[in-house]
Amino acid sequence: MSHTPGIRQAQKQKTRQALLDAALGLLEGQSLSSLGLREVTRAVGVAPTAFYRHFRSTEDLGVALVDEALGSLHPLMRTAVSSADGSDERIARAIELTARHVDTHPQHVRFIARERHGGVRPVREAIREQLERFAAEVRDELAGDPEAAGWSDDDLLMLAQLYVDQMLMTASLLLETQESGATAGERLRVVRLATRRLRLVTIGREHWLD
Amino acid sequence: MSHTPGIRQAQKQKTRQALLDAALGLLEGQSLSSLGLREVTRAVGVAPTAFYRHFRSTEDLGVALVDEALGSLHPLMRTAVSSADGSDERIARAIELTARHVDTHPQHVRFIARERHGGVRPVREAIREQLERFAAEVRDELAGDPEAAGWSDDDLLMLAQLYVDQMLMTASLLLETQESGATAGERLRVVRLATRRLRLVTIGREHWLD
DNA sequence: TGTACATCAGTGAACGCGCGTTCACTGATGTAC
DNA sequence: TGTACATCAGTGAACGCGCGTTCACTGATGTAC
Repeated sequence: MSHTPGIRQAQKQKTRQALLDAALGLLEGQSLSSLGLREVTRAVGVAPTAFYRHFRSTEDLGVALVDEALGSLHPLMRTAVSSADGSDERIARAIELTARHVDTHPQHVRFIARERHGGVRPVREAIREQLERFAAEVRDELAGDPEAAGWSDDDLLMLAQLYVDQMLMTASLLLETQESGATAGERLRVVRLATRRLRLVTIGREHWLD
Repeated sequence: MSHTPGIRQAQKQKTRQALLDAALGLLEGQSLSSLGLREVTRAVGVAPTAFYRHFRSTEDLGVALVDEALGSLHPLMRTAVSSADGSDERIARAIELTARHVDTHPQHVRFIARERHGGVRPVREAIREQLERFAAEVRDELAGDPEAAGWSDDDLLMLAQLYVDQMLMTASLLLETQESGATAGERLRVVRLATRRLRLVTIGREHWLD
């Protein structure tokens, strides 16, 4: 082969991933704009200078985290939106999927919610770009639905963005709920609220062309 | 009088306000969790130690900024929501009011959008508390409307939160638009999108009890 | 009104500390023959 | 297969710097009489 995928490359990837994981953990309690390079390497157990073999700065690492975090969100978007378009049961299913994602990837959800409007421009822009791609995909999915007959492309995109935003907001609310040690009752309240929000959007959708 | 409001108090307030203003300016390009005490005092032109006469930490200053920023948002909420409940013209008026607020208080909008999910817990919680108060007020306002007949209190609160969130999201989008030097066309696109989002919510509202 | 004392917002020197970045290095892995 | 050389991920010492916090202080403002 021309470039080896050998032991060296594998070890390098492993260290890189360890840096990403450590950073994600440290970002539970602070923003990316205050994350220090030495904090991250200390958490991994490598010398500070090793950081530069993988990233040029913590900003750079943040952009890599966007890809990782939104990569895990991508399949959720696709499956949840195809569930969310109709009846109450389908809405409930979409929210259940979201809740499960929050349970399995809490750090990803927090990172995206926090840095979407955070203090590091390249990261904000990477998140915006990817969420736009998501919304465009959701629009295309919605366009295949019989309910979409008569809708303009712009209106479908608007609806898609509304779904994506609602999903993120719900995920973020569920995250706060679970990590502030809320009771099952409070959690149920958040779920029921999100359900009714989606229901209202769905009703608006059904009468959009009236 | 028992406690003097004299020259000393006035000067102290002036310095305190200068610290808040300087911090708000510095927060255009970073998050509160990375804001340094010395940065702020340097920007004001006082000794670092003077900071402690007013705040115990930058976190503490952040909480004070929440009151200031949401204080300026409060009247907007009240006037915009009473505009947003009905026809297309009223929706347009609400968005115009929001756009004007973004023009007059861009730093407040950015601060709230950024720190709502930011890395400093006491600040996040202060924002959440105040937004909940806002939503409760909006609900009470909505409850007086004839359209609210037959709505449960919970459903009205859900709608109120949706309006508050939409308003914040629109404000944040408009802010990004204007500071990334977007063209008038791009700005118009954001306004038209926000309009249609609110319209869809309104349509959902009209058919909620069907 | 004048005087003597109390308060307290802001000062400036000093501290120990962790930061990001540089540099020449080491030694395991990869390559050429 | 064996050998000689190249690559390069990770090291560790060193740097200058700005940070948050402490402390005793100053001098204008406030208070009591």
